[in-house]
Parts: sequence; structure tokens; C-alpha cells
Amino acid sequence: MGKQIKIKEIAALAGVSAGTVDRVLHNRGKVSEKSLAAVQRVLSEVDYKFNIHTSAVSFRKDFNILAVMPSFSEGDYWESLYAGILDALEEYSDINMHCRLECYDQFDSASCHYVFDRALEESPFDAVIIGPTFENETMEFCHELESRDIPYVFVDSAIDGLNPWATFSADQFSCGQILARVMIPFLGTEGRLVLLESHRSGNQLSQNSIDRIKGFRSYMEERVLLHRLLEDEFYPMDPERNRGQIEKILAAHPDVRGFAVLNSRGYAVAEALESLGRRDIHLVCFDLTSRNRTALEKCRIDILLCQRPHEQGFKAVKSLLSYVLYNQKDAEPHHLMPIDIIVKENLPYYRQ
Amino acid sequence: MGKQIKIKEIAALAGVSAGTVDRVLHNRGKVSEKSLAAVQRVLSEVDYKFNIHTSAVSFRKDFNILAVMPSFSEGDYWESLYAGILDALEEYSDINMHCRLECYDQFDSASCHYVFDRALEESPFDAVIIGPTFENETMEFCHELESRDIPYVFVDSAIDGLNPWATFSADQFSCGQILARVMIPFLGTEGRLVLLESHRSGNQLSQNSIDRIKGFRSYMEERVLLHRLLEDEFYPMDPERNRGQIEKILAAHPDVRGFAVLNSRGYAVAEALESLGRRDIHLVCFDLTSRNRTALEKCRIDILLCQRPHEQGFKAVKSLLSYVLYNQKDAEPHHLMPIDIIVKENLPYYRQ
DNA sequence: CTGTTAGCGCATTCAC
DNA sequence: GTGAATGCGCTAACAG
Repeated sequence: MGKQIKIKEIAALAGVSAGTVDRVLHNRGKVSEKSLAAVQRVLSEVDYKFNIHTSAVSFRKDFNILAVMPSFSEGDYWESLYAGILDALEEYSDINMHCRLECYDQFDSASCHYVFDRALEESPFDAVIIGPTFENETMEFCHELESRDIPYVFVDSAIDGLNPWATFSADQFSCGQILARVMIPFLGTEGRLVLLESHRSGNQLSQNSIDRIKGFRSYMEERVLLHRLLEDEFYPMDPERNRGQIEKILAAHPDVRGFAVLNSRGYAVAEALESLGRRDIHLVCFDLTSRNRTALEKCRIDILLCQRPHEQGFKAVKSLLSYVLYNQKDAEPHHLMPIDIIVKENLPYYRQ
Repeated sequence: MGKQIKIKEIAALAGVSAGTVDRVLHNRGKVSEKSLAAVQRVLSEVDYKFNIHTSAVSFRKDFNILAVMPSFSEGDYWESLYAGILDALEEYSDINMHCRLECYDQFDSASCHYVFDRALEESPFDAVIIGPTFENETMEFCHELESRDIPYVFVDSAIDGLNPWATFSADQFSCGQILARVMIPFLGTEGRLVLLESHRSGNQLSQNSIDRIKGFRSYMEERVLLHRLLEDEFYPMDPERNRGQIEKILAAHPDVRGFAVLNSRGYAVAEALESLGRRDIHLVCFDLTSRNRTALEKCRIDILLCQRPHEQGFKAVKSLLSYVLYNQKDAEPHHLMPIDIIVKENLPYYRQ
């Protein structure tokens, strides 16, 4: 391969200046039809490779990111995702990036609305990372962003009908299928499984949960195992009540072999089983939170399914960066994360 | 966080010039005791963060990498690892990096010896990536490299007693344990498992295989299941003979429920089982090669355990790059890859 | 709309 | 041994 062609040479070939080539490459500023055509013709003939290093070096503007997601506590899923964002800022710290974090209560749409509203009024930002929960609130917010020409990316899940710059999430239907897949061996010839969702007072299920349930059921149905499936709820925030609930389920259905938990609160079920002395019951849930990690290490949880939140956050920043530097559409707007199957033995090799 | 401190400011604080600070930072060239002390004192007080972009921009030397590994064919493990190397060269193509690939026959130590010898005589290189197989040959080669001050990194596995700049591999003992772990559910109450190794004429086992066997056995032993374990060999290169072998094993032991294949040749066992019409026998092996991928999609293989060869190659280059640019020891000399558990349902989300 | 120019932070070279 | 000067390729600001 010969030497890489540079902007200057392209400019010479097209009979314009380097500045104009830059304008065309990143469609910033105005360029006349004629110059545009000339530059694009040259570009189509040569194999120009953008040099991200020099670009970053001479990029001197500030870049402000706003991150909006559900509030989190130490060691949980959203913290890991936020850590990914921070790590990306660190890795690309040559570029003057800043990130403001705003959290809403994921069980309260009003708080989400409030946070979105306030965000628009406060200090300006150049791009947004959104971990969406409430469809209507998110749509309204994103429409406003679009009218202001501010790019946004989704992490964890997407809202249909919007035009994010990119989305980083796992396929939730597949998550449900995999959950079923890894639990079926526990069924034996006679046993049953219980699909558990967190109890929510008056609230409907999140979109993620709905998709996971669909995936789970479809997988069981294809294998004619739906009659071996029970569905119920549990109380992750109330250990006492939760213990009673799990006990009740097990008493009513002595043939239950395992619990499939649809979210990251599996540790709560693990604790209930522990205090009931039922170490024979299998348990699988989502996400490598620190409490789940501990339960996995102690063999209270059999398997964790993980969606790489850290990678989601990291890549979200990276893609926004490429937006600023390249101003070119990503080839792949929807990045599907691998769904890692983690057991006690391969746990040490996955990062927190 | 305040503004990042730059080399110039450090120079000013230490009462020397930027050039001297650079010499200290990358210990290149001679620096007087006095200047060294002054600069190091300042460095210990401020939080200097190296700017890889400007560094890359002003780095104008060529950088030649030599990669030595077993020869491979399309879609297999080593190709994926090499693809990772090439992708890294592409990603960092602003830096003038080149890679020369040399392959040896992994079943013939003489060919390995020959390749190492020739590599040392041919065009010069600045760093080496080694996929080792033969201990003695590799040690000799690496000693020569060390005497020439050429850094080298190991991928896939390491040879003890050497000083590579870094190593990228999975823990093979854990690989064996995980293999056992995922297969035990197939055992049922009465069944047995067969641990399969490729037949080698007169050759001893590779270090990787030895470690995996140890891991597998130890896991079974802890659970008092060793008596349910058989060990045998198969013939991946000879389908006819292989079919006979698998048939013989199954006939001799009707209670066999599954085969645990210690390397990436599981597809060969899958084909034998297929032609024997034994879809009831479970099968697990290593590595996401294209033939294994196909077998997994068709449910001929139950589970694949994968060591991320692409990531190994990519990171190997990246670490060598940081060697040239930083000339500083990596914090973590041994990078352990996650061991991914891949089933049909999460397969689509892992890259080839 | 477009060309010109300064400068980003660092590695390197060359006088001293 | 050391400092000053040069240039890497690109972006941004400004003058036309």
C-alpha cells in the first residue's frame, strides 16, 4: 500500500484549498456546488483515510455531553454503564469532553419529565446519552433535541419511532430466550420453572421486561414446555415479604426446580432461598451487579446473563466522539451487545 | 478537574527544557542525575497525562512487527487472531506499522525451529507477537530476542520462565473447569461423559490440553464424578476412521450422554454423531471457528467455549504500540481473556 | 463562499 | 547533556 493521501493533496487535485476540503469532508460551513462536486469527485477516486489523531490534536472546542438515566446505587447496572462513560472520557481525555449526569426515578414518570425539562433549560450541551424508560417523556424530549439539531444516543434500550445517532443495547427478546435456554436443563423430567417479575404498585411492566417475557415464553412454547412454566412476582425491596412469597410459591408447587428472574434483582430471591434453606432450587437472573456477583460466587445464583453495560456506556461516548470529529453517519446505527453467560467459573475473567 | 499539565509546563517547573522532560518520560537518551531528579520530582507532584494523539502525530518512524504462529486455514482460531492483529494495524494506521506473518506447523517442532531461525536473519523488526507451541524452540528464540532488546508478546498461551512484554491468553485450567461445569447437567443421574483429545501420532499433548484436562478432572473430582468420566481420542483429520471411533465408544458405553472435546475440532465429532444418527448425544468444544459456528447453528454442538482470539491479536498490537510510544512497562503483564459461553441463542451477537 | 494562517502537543534533530 | 527549532496533519478563526 502506498502512502496515505492527505487533505492538502486532495485540495490540490480538486483545485481548491485545504479548508474547503475539510468543509466538504465534515459538511460544516457552506461550500459552492462547484467546489463540492470537484472535491467529491477526487474523494471518490482516491482512498482517503481520516487521521483521527491529528484531528483530535487540533480540535480545540469543548464538547459537553448530557447523560440521562435512572438513578442508581453502588455496584448496580447503571453505575457500570456510567463508569463506561467516564472511562471513555478518560481514554479520550485529550479532547476536552465533559459529561453532566442527570438521574430520574425509574418508577416515576413525573420525575423523568421533570429531569428532561430541567436539562433543556440548564447549561447547554452538544450531545445526549439517554437510558430511556418512559416512552412518552422520552419521545417529547428527543423531538425537542431533534429540532435543536442535538444528536442523542440510546443505551440499554431504544424507543421506537425516533432517530438516535446510535443505539447500544442487547436484544431483549433474545435475552428471554437465553434465560429459558439455560434453565431448561434444570427442569428434569417432571419439574417446573417460575418466571419472576418485580412487584410494582399499579405500574405496568417495562418494555424490556415485556420483550424478555415474550422471548422466554416463545422458547418454552416451541419446546412444548409452557405447561411447566409458572409466572409470579416477588418483592426485592421487602426481604420479609419476599421470603414469605417465595415460601408460598414453593409450598404451592413442590415440583418447582428453579426461578427465572426477569431483572437484576436475583440476589433478593437468593437471600429468600438461603433463609428458607432451599439450596436445591436453581436461580438465574440478569446483570453482573455486585450483589449478584457475590451470590454467584457463593453458588446461590447458578447463572447470570449480562448485557455489558460498561461497554454500552463506553461505546456511546465513542460514537458521539466520532460524530463530532467525523460528522458522518455511523454505518451501524443499532449496536447489539453480546449477551454473556456467566457462571462462577468464568466470572473472574469478566470485569466488574 | 483543572487543565491537563503539558510537557512544557513540567519543563518550566523543573527548570529544564521540554526535550529533557521527554527524555526522562521515555528514558531515551542521556540525562544528567540532576536533571533527572528535578524532572522526577515535578512528575511525582503533578498528574501528567500522556497525550497519545499528539504523540502519534509526531511519531514518524516505521514500526515493524513480526508475528509467528501456527499455520491456519480459513475461519479457524488462528485466523481470527491474525485478523485482530490486522484490525489493530488498520485502526492505528496513522502510525506507520507493518506486520510480517510467519507460520509454522504446530505438529512439527523442526518447522518451528526453522521459522524462528529464518525470521532472525531476514528483514529487521521492532517487536514480535508469538503464538507459542514448542517450549524449547520458543525459549531459544526469546532469549535471542532479549539479547537484542526486542520486545515480544505471547498470545494464546505463554511459556514459563520468559519475560514477555505482555501475554494475552485465557486461563486453560479454568477452561477445563468450565467445560466440565457446562457438561455436568447433561449427565443426568446415570450417564457418563467422554473427554476427547485429538489423536497425535507419537506426539505428546500440548500444554493447553494438559491444563484443560487438569481443570476438567479436578472439577469432576471435587463433585465425586470421576467415575462417570471416560477419556479417549478421536480423529479429526480422518472422517471415516473418526466415525468408527465414535461408534465404537458409544457401543462400548451405552450410558454416554455427551462428549467434551478438548480443542476446536468439535465439528468433526458433530459430523460423526450426525452420520450415526445420534442427535441425543451432547457435545461441547472450544473456539468459534466457522465450522463450529455452523454446527452450533444446526444444534449439532450444544455449547462453545471461546477465548476471544480476535481480541488477543488486537490487544497484542495495542500493547506493543504503547511500548513504542510510552516505553513504559504495562501495569498488567498477563491479560486473561474472558471465556465466553456461547450457545445458539447468543451466537449472533458475538463477532466472527 | 473560500484561501490563508496559526497553532494544537509532542518527538526529533541539530546546534551548542 | 541540553535547549531551541522544526514539522506532523488537521481544525478554526479570520480576512477577504
